[in-house]
Amino acid sequence: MQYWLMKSEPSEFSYDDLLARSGQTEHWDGVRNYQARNMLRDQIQQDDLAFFYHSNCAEPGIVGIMRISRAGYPDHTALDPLGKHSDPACTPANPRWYMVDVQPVRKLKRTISLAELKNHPELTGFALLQRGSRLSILPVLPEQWNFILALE
DNA sequence: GCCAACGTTGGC
DNA sequence: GCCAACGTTGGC
Repeated sequence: MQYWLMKSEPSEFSYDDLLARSGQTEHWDGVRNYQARNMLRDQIQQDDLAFFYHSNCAEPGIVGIMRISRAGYPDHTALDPLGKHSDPACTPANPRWYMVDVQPVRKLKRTISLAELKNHPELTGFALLQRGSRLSILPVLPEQWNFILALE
């Protein structure tokens, strides 16, 4: 069992949007960064858990938990020439980009904000807090996962 | 391979 | 909107 943090701008896709579609298959698609792609393709396993993080908004922070319901497979949105995640270099034989499926587990009782996370020395090694970190998918160590949940 | 120009992310 | 910190592109 591994833990992850996955970012989304709530104006694009929020945790409530995920809840509204619970019961349906939700693709975590559109990731177009090679480091994040490698995690989606090679590391993230079915039944891993992930924090849902709201980025680029009034109060950036962790808002919920999701479960990976399907491990990495080709992101077909790259093949749609009219979609905003289109990549002309992709073919079915050479997918280049990958996605996973996710389903909501639960919303946190409150948002655990980025500002709050920064206050805890226990989290100085947390990938989210590293200088210049912009990855939209980050690993979370078990002790970091448990520490953050204990803040709730 | 170098590197300048450009694009993106995301906090503030 | 600003801007730091990356990542990508493409000429050479």
